This record gives sequence, C-alpha cells and structure tokens, in this order.
Amino acid sequence: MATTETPAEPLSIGEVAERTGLSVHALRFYEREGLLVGPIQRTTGGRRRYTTADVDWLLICIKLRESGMPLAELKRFAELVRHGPGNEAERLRLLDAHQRRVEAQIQALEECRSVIARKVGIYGEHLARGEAGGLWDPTV
Amino acid sequence: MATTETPAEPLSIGEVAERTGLSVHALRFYEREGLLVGPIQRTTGGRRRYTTADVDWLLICIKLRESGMPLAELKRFAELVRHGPGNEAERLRLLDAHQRRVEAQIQALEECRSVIARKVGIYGEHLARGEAGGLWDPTV
DNA sequence: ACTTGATCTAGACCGTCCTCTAGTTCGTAG
DNA sequence: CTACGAACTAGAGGACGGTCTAGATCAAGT
Repeated sequence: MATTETPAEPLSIGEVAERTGLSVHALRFYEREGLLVGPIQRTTGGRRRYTTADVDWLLICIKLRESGMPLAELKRFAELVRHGPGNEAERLRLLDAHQRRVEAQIQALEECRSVIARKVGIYGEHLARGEAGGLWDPTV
Repeated sequence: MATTETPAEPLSIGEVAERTGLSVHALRFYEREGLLVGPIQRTTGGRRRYTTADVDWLLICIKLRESGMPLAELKRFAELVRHGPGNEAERLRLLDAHQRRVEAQIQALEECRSVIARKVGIYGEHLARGEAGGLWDPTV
C-alpha cells in the first residue's frame, strides 16, 4: 500500500519535499499547523525523520488540498484520525461532503470548458477565414 | 445571444450584482482593475449604467475566473478585446492556453475524486460492519 | 579543523482577490 | 422639504496559503 517502495528508511525533510512536491517550507508549515496525524520523529540532532506512513498521509493531504479542501478542514480531518477509532462516522461525513464539492467543481469546470471551447472555436474560425472580419461582437 | 432578456434598459450596479452573483464591491473592483472592456456609462449623477453587453462580458469573466484564470490574465484579455480587431491570434492563444489548463484541472480533480471515493468507500464499509474494527490504517 | 550544505525555529512578509469602512451624494417616495 | 436607501470614492483590511529571512546548528566530506 505504500506509495514509495522504500522499506523503512526514514526520510529527511528534503527527501520528502522531493517525493511529494511540497517545499520544505510547506512541510514545516503543515506540521506547525497541525495538519499531520502523528508527530514527526526527530533525530537526536532535532532533524525530522519521516516514515513512509507520514509520506502517505502527506500524499492524501495533497489530493485533498488540490481538490480545494481548506487547510482548516484538513486540520479537522487530521485531528479526527489522530484521535483514533470511534469517530469514523464524522470522518466519513467530512470526506463525503468534500467529495460532493469536488463533483460540483468538476461540473462547473466542464461548463467553463465548454464556454471557452466555444469562444476558441469562434476565434479559430475567424482567423482561418483571414482577418478581414472587422469588428465583431467581442462578447460572443 | 444576450443572456438577459431585457431589451435595452440599462441596469444599476445593484441589479447587475443580482444578475451576476458578483457583489457591488466586486463590480466596482473589477472596473477599477481594468477588467471590463468598455467604460461603463454613467448617469448625470455619476451612477453606473450597465448595458446587457456589459453584463454578458461579466458573465464571461465569471466563467474564466471560476475556472481559475487569474485577474491579471483576465485583464490582459480585456485589453486585447478593448483594442479592437487585429489581435485575434493573441486572444486565441490566451484562451487556448487557458482551456488546456482547465482540462488539466478537470483531470486532476477527477483523480482526486477517485482517491476520495476510495476512502469514502472504505469508511462506509467499516461503518456498515459495525465499529468493531479497532485501529485500522488511517492512511488507507 | 574546516567547509559546505541541509536543517532548525520563530516570525515577518507576500500575492491574490476581494470586502469593508467612512464619509458623501443621489434620487425617489411622502 | 425631508428622509431613506442605494450608489459614489479612495483606501484600509482581511482571509488564505504559503514563502522567505535571519541566525544558529547539524552532519558529512577532505
């Protein structure tokens, strides 16, 4: 299930940044904001050591963020997971609500796409016919 | 082609806000930022009078914004349209690039949706089986 | 030992996109 | 004439989601 094939070697923040696409800044920021489930382990020197489970959680976070879940809600979700079993119903509600939002978003985007595609088509035609068209309705 | 059936009665800012869903603040802001094509007409008293063409342009703006076009780019597009014919190729490039971004966005969202749907499914099953599952992998 | 580069913390800062405020004016109904 | 809501301007303010800085420390190579 692990997304990375690494066995159990803990990863440095830089490695995690590379694997996830998040900046090291963002990784620290997420941690400070309480967006992670467990506390990240540290070396004796104080450096973070991420497990693959940590990375997997981050990858989920990224998907949720990418699809527009606000940090506050992500934080809420992390809290629920952190507090262990017993609140699955609430987690489900949260995810389900988000899923609905994502679906609405996709619909909205598809509508936008078709509007844009229409305009692109019109401009394309206009150009293909040579630019002799003169002033034509800009709001088409 | 007009999106509103009103013949030629100009509209007040409040009416336009109602029709478009933008706030009056946002309407003034858009104007200040140069996001509109023509200057909005004014009454002798200085109040804005929107034509249906203005509203149509706003509706386009809304679609572009909704699909993530930044204001700066929208402004650029408005400038091109404002400066009349002769730059259709550039308008087309701009719209086309945006369309590609929208498509990429839709793809990304669909991926997110499937990830989320999987989790929703797992939580749903878990709950259906009764909450006796105990601690299970939170990163599933 | 020295250098180099990655990491650490706390907090300041930033871009984007509006929203809201303050104080004023317009214009329509009574 | 008065009053009231809607609109006006310029500019401050705010939410969001990070990014960046400063100055210090850690760890690995030579």
